[in-house]
Amino acid sequence: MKSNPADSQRPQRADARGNRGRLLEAARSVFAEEGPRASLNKIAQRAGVGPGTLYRHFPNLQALTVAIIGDDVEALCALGHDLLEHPSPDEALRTWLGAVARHATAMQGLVATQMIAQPTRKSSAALAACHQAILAAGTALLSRAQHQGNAPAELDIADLLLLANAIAWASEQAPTDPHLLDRLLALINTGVPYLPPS
Amino acid sequence: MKSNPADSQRPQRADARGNRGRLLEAARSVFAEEGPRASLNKIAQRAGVGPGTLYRHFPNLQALTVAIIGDDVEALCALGHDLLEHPSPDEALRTWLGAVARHATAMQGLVATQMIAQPTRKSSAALAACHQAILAAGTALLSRAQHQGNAPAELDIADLLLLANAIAWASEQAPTDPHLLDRLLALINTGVPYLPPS
DNA sequence: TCACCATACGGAGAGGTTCTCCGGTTAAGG
DNA sequence: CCTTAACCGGAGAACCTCTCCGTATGGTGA
Repeated sequence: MKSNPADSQRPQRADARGNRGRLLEAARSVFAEEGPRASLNKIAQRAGVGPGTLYRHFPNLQALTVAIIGDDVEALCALGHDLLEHPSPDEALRTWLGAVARHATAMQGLVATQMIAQPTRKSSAALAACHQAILAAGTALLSRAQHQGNAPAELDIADLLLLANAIAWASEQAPTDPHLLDRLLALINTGVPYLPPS
Repeated sequence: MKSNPADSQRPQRADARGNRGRLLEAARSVFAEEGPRASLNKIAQRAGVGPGTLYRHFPNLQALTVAIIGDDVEALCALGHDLLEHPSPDEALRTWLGAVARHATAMQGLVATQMIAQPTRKSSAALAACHQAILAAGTALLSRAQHQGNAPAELDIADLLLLANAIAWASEQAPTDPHLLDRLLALINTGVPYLPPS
């Protein structure tokens, strides 16, 4: 996530830069209100530009989402890096997964959906970059927990991230229950089993 | 799920009954192919009826989905009932949750989405009935596990079901990995922590 | 200062979707 | 057979995503 290659694609004219900013702001508010069901048309309208302008700046929903959460992803990677210094490698991994889940609890499930979505023909390279960055940070934490902690060798960071995003998504389906995510996090931390699995 | 109240709403004329059946069959195949993104128009087309006919039989996506999975839900409840005789209450609950998750892994995530969706203004009463039925079966299993097994008292069946559906949904996002659901199930069974949580 | 032109804008519109409405058709019962 | 309530189907309204292209304008060299 450093020296963003997308910088070279930033608009050069002042009006374009302004529109880009206004689109991002509008997108943030519309997504917060309506989640993944939000209409991109509405975002353009709220930003005071035509649909064509929106689609030139952000060719699809993925690109727009990534542009919004880019900073958060960077922060998550930084947190992961810091946690490599944590005295307990296991605790560090758990803390980071919790942070990932909490981050994915935004915009009514849109973020979790995007973070889990596997790359398709039309998905932007920026989304893939996000995935890569998160994956790299997680891999570092997991590998430390496996070598210096108690994490079993067969644990897969992709599975853990999927799980974190899944519970984030699920907890967004019942937005009226503010403690749901914490309970689900606790559930996967203690495990359902309270009895060794057969 | 016994003496379905929806029976009284079944079409009375033979042609209507035939169309209903053909619509369900078409829906099953289209959903299997395209998942939640499937067009209801396409279902009507494949069933050889007009859109109006589809929407009269099933006023929305929820109603159609529920009609398709109704039998499965019934089977799940029956399984839950049988598992009440299982020698290990804890194992019974775990087995049943696995079955719920496996059931929700159908039609490319559509089922999991519907099972988690909380009732809205437009969602059908049939969907609520499904939720109730599953909840009742789960409550019986959990309460037995709490009284005669080792399940902690603060465990909530709604949370467990949410978790089961969440991992089902997540595993459907990567349909190329057939063992993903099993790995995620194992993950929530053993718990992430391999260390007691702080 | 001005003229030029690459850059960016915006809206019309193509092609999709969900869902409704209503005139015509047909199955079931007297 | 005849009536009528039940049912059908398609036109169409109101959305959606995304593209295309003529027009406007900000930045720049003269």
